[in-house]
Amino acid sequence: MVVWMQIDYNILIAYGGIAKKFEKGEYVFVEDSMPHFYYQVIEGQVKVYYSNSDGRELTQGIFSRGQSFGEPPLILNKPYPNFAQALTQCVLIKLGKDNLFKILKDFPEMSHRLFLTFAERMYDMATFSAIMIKPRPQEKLELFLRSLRKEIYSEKRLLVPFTRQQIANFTGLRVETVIRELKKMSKENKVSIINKKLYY
Amino acid sequence: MVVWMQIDYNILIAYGGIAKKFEKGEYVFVEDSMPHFYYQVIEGQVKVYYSNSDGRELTQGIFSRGQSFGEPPLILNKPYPNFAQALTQCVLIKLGKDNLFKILKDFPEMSHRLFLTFAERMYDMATFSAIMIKPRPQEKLELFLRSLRKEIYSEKRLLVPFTRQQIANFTGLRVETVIRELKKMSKENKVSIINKKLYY
DNA sequence: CGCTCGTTTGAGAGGACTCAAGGTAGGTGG
DNA sequence: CCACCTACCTTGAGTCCTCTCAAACGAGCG
Repeated sequence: MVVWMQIDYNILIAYGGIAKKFEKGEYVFVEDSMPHFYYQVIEGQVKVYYSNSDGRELTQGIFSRGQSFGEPPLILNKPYPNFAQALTQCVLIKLGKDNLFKILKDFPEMSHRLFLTFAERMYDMATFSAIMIKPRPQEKLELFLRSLRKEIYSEKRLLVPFTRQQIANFTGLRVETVIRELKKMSKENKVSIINKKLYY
Repeated sequence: MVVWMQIDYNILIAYGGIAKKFEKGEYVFVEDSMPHFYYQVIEGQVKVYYSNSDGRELTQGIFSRGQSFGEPPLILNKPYPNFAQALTQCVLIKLGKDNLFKILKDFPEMSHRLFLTFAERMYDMATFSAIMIKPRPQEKLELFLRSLRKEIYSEKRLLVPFTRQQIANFTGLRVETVIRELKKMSKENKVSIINKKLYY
């Protein structure tokens, strides 16, 4: 299996990238801090999310092996609008901003790749915005579930690999609301709940 | 005054770009349709927004002279997740996808410019996500207002150039809620309302 | 003046959230 | 093998607060 990498590992190292280990729960960056590095995941998972004082959070994305995150603030030299936290023990490559720009200049194909990644990320964010505008929880959940299988054309209902709490964090709802609405949707046969596992 | 252009007018024309007029209210593209063109504003304003069945809408952005919009779906060849509508009478340049890619290949500086634009757009979208997660209207409004003056460091309160309805559309609230909350904030001296005009 | 568009106010209802508590499953250790 | 712990799921009752609906006001304009 070929592992897709945002920027080739060897290039990152050659240009001064350094691997750093993060413990589970450790923050890679926090809201309002200034960016200094480009981050790319070698191992583990990183969650990027917004949070508010109520302890509620909104997950922007979960990034794994090969993916990079937090580039826009770095490029624009603006403070991070969100948090990045290690979901599991992680190994990340850290690379200084100047070196990143050197790579993008020396390797047009990397530049192009990042460009496409940005387009995809924007498309995903747009889908999320569409979720947020829905006033009814059920509509939010339907849109979220549908967005999960964007690439998958299958007749069968597939297991949704998230806990109720994670779904709540993706949709901006509360856990209890997610549970109650999913139960309703199950009765209407819009989803299946078998042994507490959710299928859509 | 130098007008900033995403891609130089002359290049667009040379590569087959065509100017097209849109009447006020006319749609440039609609949700779920497939993209065929790159659009750049020559004159007028275009609003990009999501909408739901309730007639509520969420404004993603308002684009004017020199700005382009709707690129991610075009690049990814995916259906538009939102609507683009002429707010005023407009003139736009339409350019086929292949020709856009030719330009980006032939003019690395245009490519780089679009790259930076993407970074900015993503940053703005991230700020919006942060707005959406706030459960209280007042927090949403504060974040929105703060985001308006991101570049402007001024002591004085500045006129907010949006109607209550537009603010509602940006924050996902209803007009009445916006009005009531702004009134509260005015009492708390967080904003000024002078002669119905809003200052922040 | 009469139209349109934006703003404002009030009353009422719905529904998601809050809070509290209990259930279930999987993993760990004695 | 059982007791315990932790994480996740579930349920119920009650409150709060935004939304809904309806109506009216003000400004600008032909």
